[in-house]
Amino acid sequence: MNRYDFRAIEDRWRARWRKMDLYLTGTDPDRDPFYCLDFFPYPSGAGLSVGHCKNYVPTDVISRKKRQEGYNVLHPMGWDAFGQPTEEYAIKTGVHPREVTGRNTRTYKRQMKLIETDYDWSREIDSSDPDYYKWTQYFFLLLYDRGLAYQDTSYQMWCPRCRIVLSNEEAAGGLCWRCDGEVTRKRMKQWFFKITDYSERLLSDLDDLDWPDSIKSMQRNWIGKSKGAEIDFTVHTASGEEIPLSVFTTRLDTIFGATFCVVAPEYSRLSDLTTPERAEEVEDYVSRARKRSDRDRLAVSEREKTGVFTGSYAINPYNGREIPVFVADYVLEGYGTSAIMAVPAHDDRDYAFAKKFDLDVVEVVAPGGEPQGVEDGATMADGLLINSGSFDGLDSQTARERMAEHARREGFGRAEVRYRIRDWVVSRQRYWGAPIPMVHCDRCGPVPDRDLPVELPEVESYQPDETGRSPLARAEDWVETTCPSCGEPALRDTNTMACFACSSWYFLRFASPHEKDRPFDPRAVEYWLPVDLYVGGAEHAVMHLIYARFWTKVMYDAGLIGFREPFLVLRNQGMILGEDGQKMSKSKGNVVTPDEMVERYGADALRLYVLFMGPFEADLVWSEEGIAGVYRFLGRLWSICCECPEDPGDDKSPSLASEVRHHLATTLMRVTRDVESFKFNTAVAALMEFVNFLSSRREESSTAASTWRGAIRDLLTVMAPMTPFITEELWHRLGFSGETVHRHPWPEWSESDLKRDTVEMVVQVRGRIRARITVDADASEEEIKRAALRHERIASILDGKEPGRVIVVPGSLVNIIP
RNA sequence: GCCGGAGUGGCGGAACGGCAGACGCGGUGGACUCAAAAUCCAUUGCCCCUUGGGGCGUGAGGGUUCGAAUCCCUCCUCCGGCACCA
Repeated sequence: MNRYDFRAIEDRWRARWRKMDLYLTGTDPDRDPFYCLDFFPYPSGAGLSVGHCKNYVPTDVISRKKRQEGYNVLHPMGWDAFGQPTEEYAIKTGVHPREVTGRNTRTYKRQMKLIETDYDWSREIDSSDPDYYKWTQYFFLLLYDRGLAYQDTSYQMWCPRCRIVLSNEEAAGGLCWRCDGEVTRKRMKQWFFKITDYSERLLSDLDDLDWPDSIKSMQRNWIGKSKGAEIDFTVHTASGEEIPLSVFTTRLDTIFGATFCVVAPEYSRLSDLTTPERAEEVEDYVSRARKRSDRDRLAVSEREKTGVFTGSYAINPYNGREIPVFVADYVLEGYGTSAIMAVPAHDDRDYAFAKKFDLDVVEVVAPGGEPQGVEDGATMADGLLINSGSFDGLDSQTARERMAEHARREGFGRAEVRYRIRDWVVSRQRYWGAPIPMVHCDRCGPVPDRDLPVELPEVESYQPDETGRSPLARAEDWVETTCPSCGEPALRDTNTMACFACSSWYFLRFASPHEKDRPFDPRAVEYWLPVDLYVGGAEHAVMHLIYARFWTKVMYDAGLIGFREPFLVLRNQGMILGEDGQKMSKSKGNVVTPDEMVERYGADALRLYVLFMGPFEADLVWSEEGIAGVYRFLGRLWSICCECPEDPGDDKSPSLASEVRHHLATTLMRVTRDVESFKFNTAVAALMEFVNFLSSRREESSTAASTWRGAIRDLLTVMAPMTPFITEELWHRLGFSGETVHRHPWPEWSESDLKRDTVEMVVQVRGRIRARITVDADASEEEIKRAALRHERIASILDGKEPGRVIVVPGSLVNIIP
């Protein structure tokens, strides 16, 4: 018997499989489709670490198993190739981003092949290829045509370090998603996608998705639906003008307690609200507020309330009371009306502001009818209304409804639903992205350029600048063009699209990646989509995953596709941490690469260890001793298979044969069930247990040779998706039929093999185990009970007394209560 | 603060309300070896009694149940996300 020589085995099969086109997407019309997709990777310069394997190996196992089960499987791979780091590298080294991208994708692909992922490389796509981004631009125009892309000048999230505008999603928490730097505000004209038109659908369609609860809940929070009312206050300015001041509130029941109003520093009519004698102070406050980073404005430690009186008073339409209007940065621009009524008795923030500026606090809601007083802070709970005129005595819920109805009748307000999600700023002041296909003409305004692709020009330097001007602006020959509408000289838009635009439709492209005249073949899309299984990291919860859902809904509305949700099932893999328990990073020097592990233990051991380490979704610490253990297991598998009896004659020992069949059936059942439910770690444990069992009976194998051989064949078949090389090698060494184990059908097992003739049962007295009995598997409860009571230890514990109660759980235990 | 998730041996982790700790790592003892590595065998939750047992054990405390790691309540800790959204 020779040793398990993984290098020779892996080299041999890698080459043979390539010639066999083993992983081509299935096209047999009689088979059902299964679309298994990994998140679109951004090919970074660092290459893959073993952490990436935690994403790619499980989908690889599922797709291989589905193929063995007879599905046509689509498991593609491509590159989300546009993006900043590539461009930064290009700026630093002068190498063209295209070349950097090529280098990085080659590394990724080589490493993916090293671990033998079963991608159909004939469908590889690259989002920075004009044949691809042509269609990204096409969808930009689709959104434009449907009124969902627009330009606006406003204060944008701006990352000074990356010198780029960020979407709200990319700047969550006031930090840039790429560099973790603090975000500031910059007033710029930008392109937006009107994702807010889809708020309600993005929210309600989540219900039917099989996604992790955490991701769904993050999206729900992000969309942030709240029901309330919009109420128009009236402001009398110093010049005697009347201007409206609309506020949004979810607590209309507290409006009789409003003692002041607050507008955001960015409030559009702030100057109209400000009296001349307060103007200087207000302007000063606004400019100071603007200089603070968002992070500062939001930071818990910085939440000391600041603000300035505008000099104006607003009239509360419910009680005619005149209350002062302040400007303060605790009211945010872009949500609701950017103006609030402040009820210090029933809102913490308003309370803090009122205390600081010595403003009135009027209590109007009494939880349980008991006024809580206003000395120790605000009372947020619902209750019965007091000091609220004709609404006194109503409970908060009813009051909100009645008061909204009252406002509607009187014409100064209405019930209103608001969402926190903002429109998606999609333009980027960068070179390495898909150009926005618009032309700006003095006469016609922005005009779509339908002559796609609008290709990236060659430029001297990719360096962005602090002004937010794109490097494309310097490519004058390219910028200066003619208006597609009137033919006069006009200028191209010099922004590119955020990379999340490219990844908002790539899953459609994979269905027909070489389609020339349209983004996809609708028949192919209808066959393959929506995606059956989507796997990637949780960090895209409110970025990619919300944008892709949005684009899908737009395409659905446009009649391009027949489904509303792109990804039916989503799973998030956990991270692999370095052996020091820290996140793997070059700077910490704790990165483990697949290359070194494949070199030392082989691709099969690496794959199997990644599956076995722990639960799929858990963060786990890498351990070289762990992979060594799995490698030893493969050695045991190798030796047990090499000893497999040659001649499949009759079984001489029916009892061993039956035992083997039982263990096999249990193993097949567990592996099948566990892989389906993403419990790869326990599936591997089941395989180990089976090999351990065979190993313990290896001396006798020839007495049940036929069954034994069959068991080895099935074992190799279900292990093949996890460890493709060793199983293939053993398959051929043992002379099993067919060109490759990987096309062998997934084995079935019989229910009768799962059952045993006799079962061991535990006998408890008052819940404590006191004895074990062996009974016929089909024994009646009465028989089991008799056997339990007959046991000498039980009899001695009972000491002749009659048991009070006996609980029998057939096949498991007997519990006796004396 | 709000939302989501998790607390089980020395470690990673298993356990349809029914034998807690599967499987693996690590440890210990042994075999093979001149020796070591590799491999194989045995053992390994803690405590007590020499055997056979007995007791205690799933973050803490209560509850439901014949029976709870699992269900319910209260609390603590940790991880992830959001956080002045009116």
